Amino acid sequence: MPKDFFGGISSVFKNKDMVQIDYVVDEDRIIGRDEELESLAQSLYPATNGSKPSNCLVYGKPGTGKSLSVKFITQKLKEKAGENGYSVGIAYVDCSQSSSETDAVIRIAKQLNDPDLSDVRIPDTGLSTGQFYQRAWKAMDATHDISLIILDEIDKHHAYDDLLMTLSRAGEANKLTDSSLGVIGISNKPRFTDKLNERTVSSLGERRHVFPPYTANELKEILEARKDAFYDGVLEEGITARVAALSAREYGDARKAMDIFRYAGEIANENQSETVKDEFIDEAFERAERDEILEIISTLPHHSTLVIQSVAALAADRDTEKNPITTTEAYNLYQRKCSIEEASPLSERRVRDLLEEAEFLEIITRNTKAAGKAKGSRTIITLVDDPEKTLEACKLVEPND
DNA sequence: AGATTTTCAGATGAAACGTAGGAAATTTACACT
DNA sequence: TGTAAATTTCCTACGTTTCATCTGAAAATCTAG
Repeated sequence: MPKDFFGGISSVFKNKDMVQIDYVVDEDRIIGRDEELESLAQSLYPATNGSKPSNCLVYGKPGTGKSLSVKFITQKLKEKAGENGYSVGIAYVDCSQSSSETDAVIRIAKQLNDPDLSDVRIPDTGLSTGQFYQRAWKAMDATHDISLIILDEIDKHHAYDDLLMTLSRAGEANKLTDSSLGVIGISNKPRFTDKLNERTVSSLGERRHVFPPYTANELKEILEARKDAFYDGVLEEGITARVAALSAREYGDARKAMDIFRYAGEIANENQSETVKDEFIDEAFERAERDEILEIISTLPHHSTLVIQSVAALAADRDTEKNPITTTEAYNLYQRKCSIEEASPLSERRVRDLLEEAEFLEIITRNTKAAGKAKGSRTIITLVDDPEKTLEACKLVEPND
């Protein structure tokens, strides 16, 4: 009789996809964001009649449903406009994933372009930024009546100023002839606009939408709505409440709540437990924290992770208060790591740039100071997150390590 | 006692030098005509 | 031919601690009456 490999494996999950953050539970219901959805709808409303919608800026801490709400409302808008005979194109760009202005424009253009309608080709590279903009305008004009551009995590973009400036002025400057354009910027940082120049702010920040953190009750409701991911009865009493309370304590982050929820289930499976027990939650919480770092690091090029790994390794086995990490040290360790994997290391200058970028992404903090007579000046580096967790996250990105 | 010298702490100033970070050059990778 | 982005090469200016010098006042010593 053949062995049944899968028979002995049990799972508490009935449908694990439901506890992924981007799973849409109920198309017509986003918990606790009614006001925000309404105010967004108001800003975008003109688009349903083929007019130009207001540009929007959406603020809120991570995991407060910004992206979900914006995606949801723009989708509804598209349907509604469609009923009225207007074509709405939606481009969604996660700015933390695209490094340059050109890259962002390319992504936008590709999403809004329909080669059959516009006769425009959008190559991956090889054109000047200006030419890409030209093609983007042309594609929008030809393909849609209204183009909506969603710029998620806009504050994480290096060239957001130029990007926003150009996009927000596209309408004014007659770049678009047959269509109009709405920009929706999503940011984690309320003070983000401080860094923009005034004209951009005034043309972009027509409407501001602030998403407050979820309350513990709302989080609980969100989790309850996804209980069907698990089999009946595997969730022990009060699990959702505990997870919700734990996440509400820090910023009311629904994404994190969901991650904890899912990990609790995974840990139950690993322990071959029939039910999701209260005691799994703490470890699930740890894993969720690690995930936050992992998510940032996973988008980085290989050498960046090596550099961060070096910093984390140094931070892990010493008292950084008394003995701070310097760039030179980190670079030396990085070089050694390179020689182990027989890769040619980047120049020190370049590594300094990578560290600068890591600072921008809030993985590390840097502080330059002169070390004294005959000792020159140096930058001391501190990890934002726990070294062990950072290290763990780095290792997950580089499985061959 | 009053004048002069010594002492010493604290103020002031310059020196020392590795490296941070700007600028330019080079490389890489692709598109267009 | 063109451009953007990544990386390297080159180079200067920065900053802070340390070392040395300066300052001023108190303590110590000297001196003439």
